[in-house]
Amino acid sequence: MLKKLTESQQALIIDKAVLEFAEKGYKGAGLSTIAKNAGVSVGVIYKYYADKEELFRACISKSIAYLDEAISYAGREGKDLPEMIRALVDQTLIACRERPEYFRMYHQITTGDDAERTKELAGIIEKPAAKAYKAVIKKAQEEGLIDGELDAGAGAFFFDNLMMMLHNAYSCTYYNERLNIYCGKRLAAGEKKMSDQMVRFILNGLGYKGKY
Amino acid sequence: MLKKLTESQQALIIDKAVLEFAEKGYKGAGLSTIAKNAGVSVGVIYKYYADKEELFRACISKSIAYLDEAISYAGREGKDLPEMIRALVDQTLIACRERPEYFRMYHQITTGDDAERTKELAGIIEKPAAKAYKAVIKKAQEEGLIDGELDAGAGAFFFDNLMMMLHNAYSCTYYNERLNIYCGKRLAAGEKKMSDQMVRFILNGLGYKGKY
Amino acid sequence: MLKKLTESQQALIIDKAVLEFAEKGYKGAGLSTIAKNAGVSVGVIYKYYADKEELFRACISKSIAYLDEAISYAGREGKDLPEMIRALVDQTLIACRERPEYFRMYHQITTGDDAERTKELAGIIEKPAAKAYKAVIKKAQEEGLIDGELDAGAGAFFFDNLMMMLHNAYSCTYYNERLNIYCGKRLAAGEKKMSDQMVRFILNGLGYKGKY
Amino acid sequence: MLKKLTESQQALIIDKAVLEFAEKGYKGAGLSTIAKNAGVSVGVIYKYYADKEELFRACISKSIAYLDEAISYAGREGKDLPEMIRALVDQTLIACRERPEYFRMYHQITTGDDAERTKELAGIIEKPAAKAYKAVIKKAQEEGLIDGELDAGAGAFFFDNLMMMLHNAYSCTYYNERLNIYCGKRLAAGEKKMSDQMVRFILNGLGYKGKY
DNA sequence: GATGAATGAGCGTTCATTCAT
DNA sequence: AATGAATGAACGCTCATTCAT
Repeated sequence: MLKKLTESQQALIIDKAVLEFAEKGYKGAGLSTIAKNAGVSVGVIYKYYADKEELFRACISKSIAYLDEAISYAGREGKDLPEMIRALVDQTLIACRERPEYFRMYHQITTGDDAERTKELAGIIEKPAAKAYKAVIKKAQEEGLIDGELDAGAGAFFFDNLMMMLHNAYSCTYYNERLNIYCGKRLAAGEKKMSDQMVRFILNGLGYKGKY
Repeated sequence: MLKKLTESQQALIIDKAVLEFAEKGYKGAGLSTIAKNAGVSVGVIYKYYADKEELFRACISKSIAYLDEAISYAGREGKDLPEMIRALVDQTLIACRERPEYFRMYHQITTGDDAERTKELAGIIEKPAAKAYKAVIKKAQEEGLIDGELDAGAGAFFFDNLMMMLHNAYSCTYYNERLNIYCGKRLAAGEKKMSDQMVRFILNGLGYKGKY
Repeated sequence: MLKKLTESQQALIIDKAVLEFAEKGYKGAGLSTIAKNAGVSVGVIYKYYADKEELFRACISKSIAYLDEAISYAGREGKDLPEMIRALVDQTLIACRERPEYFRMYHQITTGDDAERTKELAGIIEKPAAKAYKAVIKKAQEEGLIDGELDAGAGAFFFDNLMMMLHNAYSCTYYNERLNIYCGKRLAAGEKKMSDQMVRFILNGLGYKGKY
Repeated sequence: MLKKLTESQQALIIDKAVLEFAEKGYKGAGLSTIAKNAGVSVGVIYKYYADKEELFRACISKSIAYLDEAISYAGREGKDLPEMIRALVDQTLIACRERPEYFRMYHQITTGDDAERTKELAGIIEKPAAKAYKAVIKKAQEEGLIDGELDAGAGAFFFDNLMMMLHNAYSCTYYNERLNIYCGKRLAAGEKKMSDQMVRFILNGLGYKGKY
């Protein structure tokens, strides 16, 4: 087939690349495997991406864009703190079910074959959420809704730590097994129940004084 | 030199292998680098380990053993809940400073691409702590010290999630950069302050009602 | 654009191909570079030439035609031996300055890895000049103008050898550098001086007894 | 076979590499062909040479060393000018018969895929002979043996040009065919006769006044 | 009849694994 | 029983060639 790649074929390359990188990491992923799975030749990948690195970056961008969008629902409109946290937790669980590979991809980045790239990516990926979460916490502190002695950065950090572990638990093999071990298959599978527990723990952790 | 490898030479192979795997990941690690750093020949590694995979697993075992031991101090003796948590946090930070490579190895496991193996490892690694933490939480709930509506498994899970993210933050490139982004270099470096914040958040999260 | 390639477009393909082959050699030359420089598509080149090899041969033919024409001026009319040699040397230098790529192409032929083809080309290219030069030398010998003991063929050969090395020196990287090494940049750049020296050496070599 | 390569196997790699580079040029030569012809694995070549470039350089060094040695006989002892030239011509012809591939290799260099490398190599290869020949000519001029108006550099250049063309004629397909065309198979094959003619032309060219 | 993106064999290079010593 | 050089499959990448438009 020598027709120009359709949009969907191009998208398929990224999709298959995400799966491959998510499963095997940057070094472990093979360009020829990606090409084969996407049903295209190796060569054509190089028409769209200068090299493996650039394809990897495109996969990251795609993943992050998806993740951002999935979660951005949660921050919208005039929600109070418990509503916002609940929304974030729920959206995360939905996104995990829809596209676990994007979260697995994200987890691969954190394994970081290459220190410089890893740091750079950390900056790109983490800064927006860090800023947003810190602002929310600061505001809540000013309003006297939560523990005033908590460092806003640390609070945001702990909160996001729990969110990361949540999506890991619902997208990565190891973390999912770990979830089962800790919570039993029943609780682990019952996402509603899990999100209740999670929201409760977080609000308590932040020292939230209101009702929810 | 044709004498059998001494115990310490064998241990050195694992030590250097852990460093290499921790730094470069499974794929990136080079057998010849490990051999050179351990001062042995490449060939002899294959006398002790069938292949790279098996050496990697031995490194994981070593890492887990170290981690278990490092943290087991904390659970001992008659400590109350805040003391125990504080001890765990502090031990973790000490171990991270001493041997970040073991924590990095741990993180590598979570990337595993062989699902069965990964699950098996998760069982081996996570069950003891899961059991211990659940027991502690249940007891504390029975004594009315913490939130009774929290599922003990979920509580233990959230607690350990935070612990994992803590040691990741002090041992892995990505997570350390992330820590800096969230908390700024000052708080990130001041481990005492960080452990205070962490203990506070956890106790609040568990709904601890006492003083600490 | 779906109109048949104009003559000038076809000529441009060869022109650009000669430049590319001359600069990068057969293997190093890129069809897509040639196509781009000629302002045509890659595909159309395959309408006119079966493959890279055939395009290369067309470039050789073009180059040889140019060289023949460039140098044929020199042999014309009633010149005496020194005048003819001087004319050949000067024409060669002029042609080198105008179109070094054709001389570089010529040099590429001499590298040919297909022995039969190479011999065939040698026949086509060398015979006319060989015949002409031999005739001139024989005539000069009969007239007693030059060394009678010189084999006419060998004399023509040495003369043409010097001519080939001259145009190599003014068209090919290696030979030009070599010229600089031997003669210094001053003499190498002063083509007039060089042609004087060259004519002198050749006439002496042939045992020319007259004035010039 | 996993024994260390013997000296002769190592030499064979270079030998086969010279043949491959001589036949196909730098770009056209294939590492796997060289390995196969030398009866070794591809990998082992990289134990001895960092990359293709380094192997190529080694081939050049080997070729030049051979050529230098072959020709250095000629310069030795107290020979007068005709003797020295005769010796150079004869040695060249002998070397061409023994090892045409080294001369073919040399010719490949002059084709120069890569301008920078080509210039560098020109310097390395040509400078020694250029210096030596210039010195000989200058001395002969001071002694009044040859044409005083000849630029020493140009004289050395013309002389070496004829030498290069001579070895090309006896080692490269194209030039050999050309030799046949100019001189006929009889003269071309009768090396003795050819060297007589060559010496005669050179001495005449230099304006040598003595007997020979 | 021209286009230019897709193809895929083949390149240089690496490194886990083997085995003669 | 350890050594360390040799092996060769597999990688990322290129580019002459093809063919749907």
